[in-house]
Amino acid sequence: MATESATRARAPRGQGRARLIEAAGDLFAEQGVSGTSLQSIADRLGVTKAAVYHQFATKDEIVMAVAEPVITRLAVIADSAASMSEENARLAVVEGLVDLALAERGTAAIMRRDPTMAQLLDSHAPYLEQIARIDALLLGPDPSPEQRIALAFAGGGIMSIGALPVLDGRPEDVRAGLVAAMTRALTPAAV
Amino acid sequence: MATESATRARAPRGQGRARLIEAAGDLFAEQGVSGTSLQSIADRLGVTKAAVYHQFATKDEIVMAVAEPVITRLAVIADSAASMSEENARLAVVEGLVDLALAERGTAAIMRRDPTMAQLLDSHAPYLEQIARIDALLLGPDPSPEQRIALAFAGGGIMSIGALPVLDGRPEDVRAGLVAAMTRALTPAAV
DNA sequence: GTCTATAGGGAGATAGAC
DNA sequence: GTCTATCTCCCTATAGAC
Repeated sequence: MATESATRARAPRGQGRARLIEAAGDLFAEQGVSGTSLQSIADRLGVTKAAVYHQFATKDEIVMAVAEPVITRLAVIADSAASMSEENARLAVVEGLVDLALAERGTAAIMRRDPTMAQLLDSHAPYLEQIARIDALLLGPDPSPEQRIALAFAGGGIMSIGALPVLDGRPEDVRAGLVAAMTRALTPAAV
Repeated sequence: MATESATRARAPRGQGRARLIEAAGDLFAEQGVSGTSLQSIADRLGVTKAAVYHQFATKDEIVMAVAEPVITRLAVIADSAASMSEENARLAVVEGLVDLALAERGTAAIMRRDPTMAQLLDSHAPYLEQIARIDALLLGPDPSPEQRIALAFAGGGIMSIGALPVLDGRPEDVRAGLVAAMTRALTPAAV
């Protein structure tokens, strides 16, 4: 990745890898990680398994590569909200998560849904770290048990919507509806 | 199941089957359906694969047997709410779903989460029917787009909580917190 | 109702040519 | 960077004895 010979490459650097990650993510979303073979990923790309193994040493590496962009977006959300007031931060995080769930529909959903993916992420410090930051921003200081319960509920809800066929309606309406629903869920009557 | 010979059975009728369903459900929740082999189910029961095949002809049959109790509970929820006023019905359904999600933690979660399970249920009329009834009860007549979006969000949230480690706190507090959070999520500001 | 044994296929992964 | 070929293992499922 550092030095590349000056020969023109038919497939520009990293493009094959990016295509592979995209195809794998789609298949993971459709069939789950365990239900997706390297052969089926290769088939979708029109290459052989060996070509896949040229880019990734193991299947787990592919799984983590699929998850990585989402983890990065989580970090961006937390970063940009870190300097806000508590109230503004919460709204910004909710909006960020909704946008993330809508943009990375499939991937965001399987990260919370797929057992294999979840098991890998459970021992992946960068992911746990960002989740902890997001949770802290949504809960604020000294959260009540009710707030923690509401967060568990809302977190599952937002990350699951990508698994649904498609929400009808104008995108901006869907976004606004989700932001409103999640905000309501996270706001106990008595604060 | 109809006529059984009068000989006393060491393992009462259906007990082996019930144990198998329970073990399978636990493993499905931990590793996903695709990630769970019949061998691992047999191992957990301390028997061989062939013994498993004596009770179920295919793996899909086991998957459906695991899902069946949840579908039955969905039907019970919808039945008991059918004769209520619109307002009472909605609360009853929310409470029923929360109780279901808490009681059948693992199973309820994988029915919405696991890709293999979801694919099987997608062509299983009894499941689709009960989901449609539940949705109709929660939405009421002439639902707005906002309400539909909120339902998609809330449905994913409630069915996902079983996948979390465990919600701390007294069970009745957890239940009340979830009922409240889901009710808030489902109740648009402007109705 | 449980066992041993095995068929038949697909999985992840590796070696080495081009 | 892609290929063919192959290894080893595990999968679902079946056959038939006890």
